[in-house]
Amino acid sequence: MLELAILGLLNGSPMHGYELRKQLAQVLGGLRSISYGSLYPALKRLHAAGYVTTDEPDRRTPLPADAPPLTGRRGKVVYTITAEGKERFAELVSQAGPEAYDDGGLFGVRLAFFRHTAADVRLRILEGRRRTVERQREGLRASLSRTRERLDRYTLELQRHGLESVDREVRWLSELIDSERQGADPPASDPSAGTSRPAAAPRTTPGPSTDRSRS
Amino acid sequence: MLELAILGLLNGSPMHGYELRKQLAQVLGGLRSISYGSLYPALKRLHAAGYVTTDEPDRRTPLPADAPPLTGRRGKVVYTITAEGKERFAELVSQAGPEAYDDGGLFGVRLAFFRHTAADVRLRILEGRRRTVERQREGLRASLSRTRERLDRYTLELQRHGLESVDREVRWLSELIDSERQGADPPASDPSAGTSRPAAAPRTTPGPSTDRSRS
DNA sequence: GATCGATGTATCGGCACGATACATCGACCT
DNA sequence: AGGTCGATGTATCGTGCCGATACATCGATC
Repeated sequence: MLELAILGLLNGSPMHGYELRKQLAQVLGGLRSISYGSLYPALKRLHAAGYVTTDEPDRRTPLPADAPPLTGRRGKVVYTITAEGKERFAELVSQAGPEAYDDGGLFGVRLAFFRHTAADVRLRILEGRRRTVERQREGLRASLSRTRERLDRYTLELQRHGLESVDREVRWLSELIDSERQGADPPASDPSAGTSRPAAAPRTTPGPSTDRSRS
Repeated sequence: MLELAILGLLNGSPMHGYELRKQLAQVLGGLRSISYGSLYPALKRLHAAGYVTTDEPDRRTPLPADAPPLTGRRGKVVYTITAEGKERFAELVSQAGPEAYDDGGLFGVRLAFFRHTAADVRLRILEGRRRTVERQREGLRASLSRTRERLDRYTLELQRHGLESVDREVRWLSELIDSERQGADPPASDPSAGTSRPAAAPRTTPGPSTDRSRS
């Protein structure tokens, strides 16, 4: 999930981790902040996969048993997306499978980068998300009416509040879908989001299986 | 977090894991289901800590290299809470620290077992939760008005919806707090929720600070 | 000139998750 | 009689995220 978010942000401009973390918090809706314990491993994976590069050419001073306080410089590390990374991002952003909307967290990230997603894919994702949440709602409704008498007030309140939340989410999604169906000009929206056309690669001949990256 | 939920359920009656999982899904609000990958390790920890016991007296047939398909019986395992477990549960359920409301998941579980929690502790937890969510709301508000112009429609919608959600949660909590402050007899409510004195009074003996509770 | 808070990179242990394997049982179909 | 299918049931594995923490630099304030 972070993979998409990080690539999306770096696709905008290079950054170091600290900045990335702040922007990430914005993207994820403001409340769910990302921790360094997720961010740096994720960057490491992306780097290993060849999707990002760093400056600071491996200035990793090992010395684990020699100089006690480790006075080796630890400069800023700027992460930059590669061509493969941009490719990967475009690929991720154009997928509409269940994983795109079954997980709420991932869905939020997808929504945050909707301007890079084709209009028909946007619609499919929104509708898929609505279906998922509707199913949750029905399950919740059933459970609530089934156990209405047997549970204490607090559990009931919790479920009632949860039900109202999913209900609100369904309505919210419906509004988004409606305004998506009307032209509803999503403001500006860069043209890199070609509609369902495989786009025949505007540039960067995809190079099907060039796994040359593996060292 | 699971620790409390499991102890709480087993405090009701012994169960095996499968049943536990189903009940857990109810307790957690209906939408967040718990997976076996969390449940069984959690039960293992609780067993190691002496909070639960199992029947099936270590019928663990090792044979990892002998009989290929492992035909050893794998019977049902019933988990039962111990005296120490009940003690632990009572302790967990009477704490009102920040960890009780800063994490939304844990708060939900706490709420689900509120009938085992003393009235004054209930109030403290609800108010703490409200403070936490209010802070989130303010942060979100600030971020929204700060970036209103610079972000695309989807991100904005996401943040707006998030803001409305936390706003609704604040109002919901306020209602709970109000009805808690009025007598608002939480239905029946078993007497095991004595502040530290077992069942001093039928209702609302606020029992001033007297921090007798610490062991 | 020292401390303090923001900025900044990075790891560690722990917990929860999804996927999966293994196993039994009743029901319904053939 | 056999078959398979779905619910029940216990359990592990690899992965990913998190909180806490360590280490490090820099600017401002005192």
